[in-house]
Amino acid sequence: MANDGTQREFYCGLDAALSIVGGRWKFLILWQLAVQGPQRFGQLRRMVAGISEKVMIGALKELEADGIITRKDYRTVPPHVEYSLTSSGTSLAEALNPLCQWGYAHMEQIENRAEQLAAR
Amino acid sequence: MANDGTQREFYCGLDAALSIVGGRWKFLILWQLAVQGPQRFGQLRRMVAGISEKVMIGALKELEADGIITRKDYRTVPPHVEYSLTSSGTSLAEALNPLCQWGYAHMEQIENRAEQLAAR
DNA sequence: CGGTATCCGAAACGATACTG
DNA sequence: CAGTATCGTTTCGGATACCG
Repeated sequence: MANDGTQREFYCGLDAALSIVGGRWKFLILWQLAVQGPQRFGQLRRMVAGISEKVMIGALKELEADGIITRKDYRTVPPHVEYSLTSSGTSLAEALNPLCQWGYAHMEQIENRAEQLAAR
Repeated sequence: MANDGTQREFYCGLDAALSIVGGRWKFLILWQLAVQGPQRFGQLRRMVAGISEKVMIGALKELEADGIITRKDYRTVPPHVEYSLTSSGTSLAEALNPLCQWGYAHMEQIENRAEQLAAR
C-alpha cells in the first residue's frame, strides 16, 4: 500500500465501491431509488423496512457526500424533501446489477448457511 | 417482502450477495484468490495487508460456510493449508467485476469525500 | 505454520424523546 | 414531515498470548 499523503488508499476499485455501498442499509437505499425513482424521506424509509430514522439520515448524508444521491429540500412547512440518484448513483446501481443477479441465483445456498452459522 | 418461514429474507439478490462479501476484508480475500489462484494461509494473509490472524480466520470460515472457498488441509507438520475458490466463488468474483470497474472510475470522487466526512 | 482463546475499544446499529 | 439529541446495545475488528 503506497503512502503518498492522500487520506485513503484503495487496493482495487472494489474497496472504493464498497466503502460507499457497504454496511447494512446504504445499498438498499440506492436500490430503492434506482428502482422506484426519486422518493421523499418518509416514503424511502418505509421501503427500506426496519431502518431507524437516525441510521436512515446518516446513510443519506453519506450517500450525498459521496455524490451518489441529491437532496432537494422544498422548504415548505410541513417539510418536503426529495432524494434522487445522481448520474454516479445510477451507474453504481448498474454496476451492482450482476451482483444482484448472482445473489438471486445463490439465495438458497446462502440461506442454508444462516443455520450453520447459528451453531457457531 | 414474502414471509414463508425461512430464516432469512432478502429484498433483492443484493443483500444476499453482500451478506457474504460485505464487511471490511472478505471481498479482498475473495479478490486475491480470484487473481492469484489458490493460496496458503500465510501467503493470503500477507496479501491482504493489515488483517489480523483472528479476523482472517473468521473471514475464511465464513467464506467456507458460504460455499465460496474450499479449505484443503495437508495435515503435515508444520501445518500446510491451502484455500481456493469454489465455482460459486469464481462466479461471485466475476459478478464483482463491474463494481470494481466503477470503483476505479470514481476513486478521486470518493477520496475527496473522505475529507468532507472528516469535518462532520 | 495454522489455529484458538481472551480481552478490549471503536463503530454501527437500535429505541426513544424531542424540535421547527 | 424531516431532522436532532441522547441513550444503550450489539457487532466488528485489533492486540496479545498460547497451543498442536
